[in-house]
Amino acid sequence: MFQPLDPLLHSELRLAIMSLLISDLEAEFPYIKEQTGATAGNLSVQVDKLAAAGYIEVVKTFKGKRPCTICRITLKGQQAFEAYVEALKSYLQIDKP
Amino acid sequence: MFQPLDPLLHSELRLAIMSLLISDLEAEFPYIKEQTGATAGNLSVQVDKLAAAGYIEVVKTFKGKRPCTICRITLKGQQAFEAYVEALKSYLQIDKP
DNA sequence: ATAATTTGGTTTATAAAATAAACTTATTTA
DNA sequence: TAAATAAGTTTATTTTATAAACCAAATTAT
Repeated sequence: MFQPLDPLLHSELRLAIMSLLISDLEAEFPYIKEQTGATAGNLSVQVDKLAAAGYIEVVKTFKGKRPCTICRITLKGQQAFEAYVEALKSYLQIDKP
Repeated sequence: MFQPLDPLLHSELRLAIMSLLISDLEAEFPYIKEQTGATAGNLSVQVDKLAAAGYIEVVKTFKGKRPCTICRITLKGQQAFEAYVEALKSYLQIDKP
């Protein structure tokens, strides 16, 4: 009847992060922060969780002299996102008469 | 960019309850329990929250000699559910090329 | 030159939520 | 009449989400 929802993705902020990365494949921390409206602290925590699950990878480099944290979605992350969307449809009755 | 998600509906079990009631308009407690696979305790708590928000109304009657709790979705609940689905679409890129 | 501010985060603490375990009351069935 | 089942509720525990506080380096202002 109802498919279980991946608790890692069923979170407003983590879902927003993944949604951005599904489109853009990678993004810098401050950009994600701006697009999601999250606080840096919350974003940092949720990025860590997604990275720990292997849904994204985090690369720390520099942009000139400043630190620059880049988040990139993994194949596993893309698959998890798509599975989550499919599971959600069992709740939403999207495209049904 | 991302529309905020009603925290009352962004919960696996509460969403499942609402999803059932969107289709059927009303349902008995044990039926919802069976369809969602929830424990009675959890279901009781989540039903209370939906009722407190005015998304559903709970009518306690009897079926023969046994108590019978009926949950029915309200107009407010239907509207909230639809708004939630619309908001979710901003995260899911459903029906986009 | 150095003090104040901004950038780019992380760590820690708190508040809220989800969930199940334990309990209650009445009703069947053995 | 004792045991089991039905139908929930209440309470307790564990997770989670979130923000506040913090840190280091770089930039800007005085």
